[in-house]
Amino acid sequence: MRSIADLARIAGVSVSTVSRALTGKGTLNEKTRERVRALADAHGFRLNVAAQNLRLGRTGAIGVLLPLGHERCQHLSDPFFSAMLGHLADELAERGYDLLLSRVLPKRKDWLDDFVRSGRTDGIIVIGQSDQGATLNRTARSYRNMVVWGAHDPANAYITVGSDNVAGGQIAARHLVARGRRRLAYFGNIAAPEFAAREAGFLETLPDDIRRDVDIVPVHLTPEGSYEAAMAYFGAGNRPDGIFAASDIIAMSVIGAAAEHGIAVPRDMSLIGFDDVLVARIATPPLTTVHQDIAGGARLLVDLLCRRLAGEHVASVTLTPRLVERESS
Amino acid sequence: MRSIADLARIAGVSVSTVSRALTGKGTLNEKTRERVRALADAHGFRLNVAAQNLRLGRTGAIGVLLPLGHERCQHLSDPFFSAMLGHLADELAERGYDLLLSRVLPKRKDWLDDFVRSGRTDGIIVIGQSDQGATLNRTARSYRNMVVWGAHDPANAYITVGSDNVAGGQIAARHLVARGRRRLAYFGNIAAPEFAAREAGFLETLPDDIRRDVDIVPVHLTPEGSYEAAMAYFGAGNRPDGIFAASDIIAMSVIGAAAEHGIAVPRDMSLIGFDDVLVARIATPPLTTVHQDIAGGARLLVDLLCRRLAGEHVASVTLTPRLVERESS
DNA sequence: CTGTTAGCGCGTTCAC
DNA sequence: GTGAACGCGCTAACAG
Repeated sequence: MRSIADLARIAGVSVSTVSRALTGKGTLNEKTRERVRALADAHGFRLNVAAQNLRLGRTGAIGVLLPLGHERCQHLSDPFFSAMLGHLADELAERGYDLLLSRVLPKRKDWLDDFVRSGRTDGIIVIGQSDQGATLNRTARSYRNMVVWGAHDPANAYITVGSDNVAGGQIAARHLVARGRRRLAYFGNIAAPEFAAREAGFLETLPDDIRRDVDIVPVHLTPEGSYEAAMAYFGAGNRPDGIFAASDIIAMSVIGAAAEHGIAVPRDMSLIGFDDVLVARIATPPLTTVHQDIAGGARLLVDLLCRRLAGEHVASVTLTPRLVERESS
Repeated sequence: MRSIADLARIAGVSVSTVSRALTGKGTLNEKTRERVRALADAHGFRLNVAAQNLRLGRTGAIGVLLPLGHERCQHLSDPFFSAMLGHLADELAERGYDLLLSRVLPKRKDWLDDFVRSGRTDGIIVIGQSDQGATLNRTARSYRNMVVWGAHDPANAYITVGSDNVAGGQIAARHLVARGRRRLAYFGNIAAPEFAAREAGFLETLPDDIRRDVDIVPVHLTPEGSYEAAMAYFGAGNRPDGIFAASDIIAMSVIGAAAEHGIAVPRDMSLIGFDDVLVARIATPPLTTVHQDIAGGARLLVDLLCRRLAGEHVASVTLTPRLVERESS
């Protein structure tokens, strides 16, 4: 009982009748439809989705790609990515799409074209531009069914959904200054445009005298990497009274490293993170952070992609981040 | 330039020659092979994977299913799941498989059979048995290509890879007792067999006089849920001097709630978690925890599944957890 | 070494 | 209302 033909034989009808009965399409006598369906149930038969899709010229799947351009390790265990992935899975499932997950190490310049042309999915969602803007643009010129999570840039040929990272950086700057902090530091990765924007917004908002002395500390985005960077930073005798960490994970690492050096948060030092992932709430102390609407972003990504698939013309969307005050500042 | 036939026409050869040139299979003149390949490159042509797979009687994808039986919210943002998923993505990619991600709310009894019979994947990996043991067994009786992450039970018809949770619970009990703690509590969910086993191992190892007074605190596995449970527990005046939390996320919530009640970890109370996810290392204080080998587990899951696909007979594997001492105990 | 042909499992026009 | 035939894009015999 592998194919529609087997069931047709058993039911004593033609394959097209079985097809009509099981898909519900076309016109068919209600009784034969019921009979065929009952027979299918009894034999545990279901239409083969792959063949169905081949015939319909679609795949029924959307690819979710995580380019690991600037960071090689463990991207997926980053709470931001996994939260985004969870919401994408829900949204896509709701629209009847499968989610094809692919972590890609962009060693080959053509990784995106390769993926697209292999025809495995009807469309793709790229989470994070990483340092792959050029590749994304190249593909976008000949391929429409793509949406990217990340900062909007009018020069890009592709559609994005993402937070206003510059505004996020501004929020962080205003908050630390309002707390009376003056010796500040920024912990972040600068290879990715999102992080560069957070830094830019942060710096441009600070008063000149404060900005002049800001420490810029480049870190890896992994817990280990950021912890080590923070340990080295404090170990060198640096004692800022306010830190803007470009992600909540970095912020948590900073708390840990600070504690090792006898620096109490928020008493000696105010700390503000970015993302507002779930663990930010259960950190000790709970993190003040710049909130990104991950669920809303996921919904928008899927929505925009589906509308592109339907031939609509859609534009990029920028989400406004907001301050969430907890106890680390 | 959609199909192999178009390219064949341009190259002035037959479709099978193009197929042989591009797949590398079969025997072909080196020069024509090169010529066809160059032409394909020039036109940006790639074989359609879906059609290829249909012809080969495979899909080239493995389904990774997350049954959300006992917990509805945000399973994927649980660091354990996302770490597992990341490793599975790597392992499957290495073997040339796509990863089809599916979160499923098992409202229908037949969700697993439905998925299997839709023929979307060549095999499936189920992460966590949740409370779906009966469904898994039913499917396993007629479907071989399935491997499950979770506790082994000889009564099951399906193959599992999972940690020895009883042993993990024993480790936690011995550790807290060795620290001189006597008023103990267990925070965990008991609907899933994994958690029930951790509790059982924990209780059975404690001396009688300690076990008699252990508090069993049922919690949800989300950060919010576990935080609230811990707040209520401490708010009711409970003051244990040692806690075994069934996951690191629960443990972190406990630290936060304890701090709110003036309880310092580890001074007033020793705390031990479970999983050893990355955030355990950057928690404040860093968590003592029972380590599960997630990367090794993922590798085994994929390995066992591939061997089943190849027709081999393979058996379940149980991984031995181990204590990782940090500063929360 | 290369071309012809017959499907993989299904949907959909056409007849009847 | 139902069946026969064709094709989605590809691979694998079988010929030549």
